[in-house]
Amino acid sequence: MKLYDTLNREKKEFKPIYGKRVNIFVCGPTVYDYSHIGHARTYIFFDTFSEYLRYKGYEVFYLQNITDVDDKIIKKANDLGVDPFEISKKYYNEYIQDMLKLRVNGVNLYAPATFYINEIIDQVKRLLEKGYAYVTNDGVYFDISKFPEYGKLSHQSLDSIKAGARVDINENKKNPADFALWKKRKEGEPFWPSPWGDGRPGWHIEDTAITEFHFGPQYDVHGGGSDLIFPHHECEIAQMESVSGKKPMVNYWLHTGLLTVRQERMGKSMGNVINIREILKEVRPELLRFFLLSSHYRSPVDYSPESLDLAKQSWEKIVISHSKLKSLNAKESEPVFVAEINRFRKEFENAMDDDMNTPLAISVIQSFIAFVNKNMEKFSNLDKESALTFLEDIDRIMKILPRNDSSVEKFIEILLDTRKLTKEKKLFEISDYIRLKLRENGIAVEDTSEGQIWYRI
RNA sequence: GGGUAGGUGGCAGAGUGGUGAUGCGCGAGACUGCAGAUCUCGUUUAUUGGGGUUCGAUUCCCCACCUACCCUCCA
Repeated sequence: MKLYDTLNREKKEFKPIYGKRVNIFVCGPTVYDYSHIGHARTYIFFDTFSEYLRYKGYEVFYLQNITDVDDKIIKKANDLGVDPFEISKKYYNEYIQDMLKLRVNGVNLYAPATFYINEIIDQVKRLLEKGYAYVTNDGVYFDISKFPEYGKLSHQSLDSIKAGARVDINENKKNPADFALWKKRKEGEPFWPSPWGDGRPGWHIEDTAITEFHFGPQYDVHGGGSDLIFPHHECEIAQMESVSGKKPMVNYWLHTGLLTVRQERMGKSMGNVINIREILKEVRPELLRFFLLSSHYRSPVDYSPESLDLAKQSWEKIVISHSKLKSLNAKESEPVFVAEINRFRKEFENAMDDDMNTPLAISVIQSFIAFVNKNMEKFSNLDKESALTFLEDIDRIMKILPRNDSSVEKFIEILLDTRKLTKEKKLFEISDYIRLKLRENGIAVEDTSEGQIWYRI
């Protein structure tokens, strides 16, 4: 398997540090508002990535931080006149709810920054001892002049970073590009005691403290949105590689392209933020996943209701075929298609192995679906089993097939039996009514030579 | 201004130094109580523009134009 590493700007053969064990860290959200479809894009990708590695037999530990103390949270809390922790707690919860609805469950551990204050203080202490940081009136800062490689991830020279730096209002800093490791307490802000007085962590330090605690100074994969490359990930490298003296901090930096809405950046100031919970009122999570995985993770995705609608046609085809396959009465005979099915599986794996080329993988799935539709009636029970297993393996990785809720399945079956009876008596008005009503509730019914089939859309 | 990733048919979206997937859409037919699905056949001179390298480039190089993101926690 090959993965594109942002640091080296090339696809590299994937080799974990510890055999089959893979340590993945992904930057989580700052929990000060509902999560939007841009978050969905990134986290659905990394969910799929971790599940694919598991499918390939790796033992994955996927760790994700939650920034639960931050300027934006504090500002919102102050505006509303509530405790900042009320804000972070609420939106942390909402975030988890959204992720569960999106079937993002590949994450092994969510790590809120405030659970790691001791580790953060300890790391800052070591940076100071080693001379990579200095204390000022308002906090502790990392001294980037001590880390000449600063800029290597975003491929910018230190000079160009300095030249591009905006006017710095903080005259305490030695260099405008120095960044805060610890911020001293201000009125109305949450704080923890530290050797430098009461205060709170800087933004970048939580990630390296958390990863050092769980993974040590070096690990396999670090992911996040490409907007985090600079300065966030750059600062993480400076902190971790300085404190440990070991390079590289991670072997594979993976960054997702950002999502745009009608070719425009999605943002509060644009007024075009689409929350995950809003969009899930309109579409099934599995369709959203299919749509987002139809673009390569490093490319930007452009969202519009129209493009989602187009994706729906392709997506339904897969759902329908899966449903037909499940209800197929296959013959007890020698399997004849197993080799061909395995060829599709191999092609799917090849696509995924090539830097998680999910759009190509999806095209393989589509070809496979055409193959199934064409040959299904000739399937033996072993052919059927083999095809179903393949689709279900895909679904474990991508989670693009709607899940059935067994509690209502029984009632759907009863309605379909009723419909069958009315059809036999040619009471088509009634049978069509049942079909229509089910459809209105997201259950599509079709009459096939095998009888009725149904699926969720 | 600096950095990064891109610009492929009506749409989405791969790949490749030697006339370019896959799917949607569209047209016709088969099937069908209807619907839907599926199958068969068909469908567009598609690779931003201009140079260069090459026997040959969509693929490599240069320039231009265009798009998105980042340039310090203020987006």
